[in-house]
Amino acid sequence: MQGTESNLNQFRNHLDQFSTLSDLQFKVVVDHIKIRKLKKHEVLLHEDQVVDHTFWINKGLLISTFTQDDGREHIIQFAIENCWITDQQAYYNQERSKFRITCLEDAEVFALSYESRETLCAEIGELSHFFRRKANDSFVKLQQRLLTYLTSDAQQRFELLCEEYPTLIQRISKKRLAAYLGVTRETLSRFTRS
Amino acid sequence: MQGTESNLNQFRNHLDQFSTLSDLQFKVVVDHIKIRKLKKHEVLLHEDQVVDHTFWINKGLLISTFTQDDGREHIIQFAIENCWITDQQAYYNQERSKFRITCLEDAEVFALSYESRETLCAEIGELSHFFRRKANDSFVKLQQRLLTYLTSDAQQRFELLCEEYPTLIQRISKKRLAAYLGVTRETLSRFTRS
DNA sequence: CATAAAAATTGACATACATCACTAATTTCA
DNA sequence: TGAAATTAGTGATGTATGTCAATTTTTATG
Repeated sequence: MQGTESNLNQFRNHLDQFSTLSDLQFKVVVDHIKIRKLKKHEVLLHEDQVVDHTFWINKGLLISTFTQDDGREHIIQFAIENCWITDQQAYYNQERSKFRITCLEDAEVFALSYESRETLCAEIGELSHFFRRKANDSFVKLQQRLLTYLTSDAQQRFELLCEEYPTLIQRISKKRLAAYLGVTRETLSRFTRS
Repeated sequence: MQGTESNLNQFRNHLDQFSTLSDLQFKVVVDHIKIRKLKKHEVLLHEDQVVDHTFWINKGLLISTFTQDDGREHIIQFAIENCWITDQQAYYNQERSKFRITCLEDAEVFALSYESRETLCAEIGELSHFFRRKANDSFVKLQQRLLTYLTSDAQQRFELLCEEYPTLIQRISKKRLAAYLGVTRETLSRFTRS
């Protein structure tokens, strides 16, 4: 990691959430990290771009989006501090991205390349364990999200989102909440009236 | 693993798909496996049951389902030969299951306890790697499924499912395909008419 | 094989949500 | 600060899909 004023405590706490890394191990990880600073509206990852990094968010708010042929845009993920974001499919298979990652607030992210991650996981069992747990947790959360599509109508999905992420939704326009929930902004607007 | 006539080649091939295990490593894994044979309609996992195993399917077809308060049943996953199935959330957090896992065809499954899995992953780096990759792949597939809800109407979702799993859908009733796709059987029936 | 049970089909009608068109409010940034 | 761009709200109307009810077809089982 290049010289920076970034406080790494947060990152270390994050990595230690399932099992603890030694000081040395953490240092080895940090040496593979590249820092990127981004301005609001900046695009971190374009569609059709080769995805060789995953990004941990130290500060800021980003979204990954998928744009349909007809121009409709869907939000795959909101990502704030302590979240990871990338196009997983493209990252793991070294393919081109189907998603775009855009910065909604000025941000600082830690970039970890695919190669670095594989090297580190092979060297550091605890890190492999971390990413294994992390992947499982992400899966479970996504499954929960899918389940709300199967069980709940748009208004209920909106209310559940408000309950689960009360602070997040205040940082995000209703237009984008709609794009995440899978409804039009008009429909969402009619919910919030009442 | 208790004495059995099961052919383990298939299981070994499965585990070797991302990186190869040695004969010894594979033996260690197999020693943690318990075999279960199930009849059609048999329930492998009930709702509210503590989930201490994940199951690899050697033979057969199972589904995991979530039942809403009003009785509507949604299919979370179809699982055939070479798939793993469990209630991930409950398994990883040692909680009670929200899903039910039911056998749709006579089956033979390999049960791996949570404890065994963690022990094995700690001992065998290649296995940790396997489950990490596996979790990532599952995540990507689930994300793709979610995306079809955001981008496609019910008929398109049905057609995509037919394209992707042409053989699977022949083993499954339309009622259940509907419960997977998030439509009523009546609506699905109207698609297949034409 | 016969009977019961489950699954599939079909029609009539209800409803949640989308679309389109317009106006109002808010934010951006020159 | 003020004009332009973006976001939000609202009504009228269309459409995909759900609901209910009845019938037919297929599958399961003694």
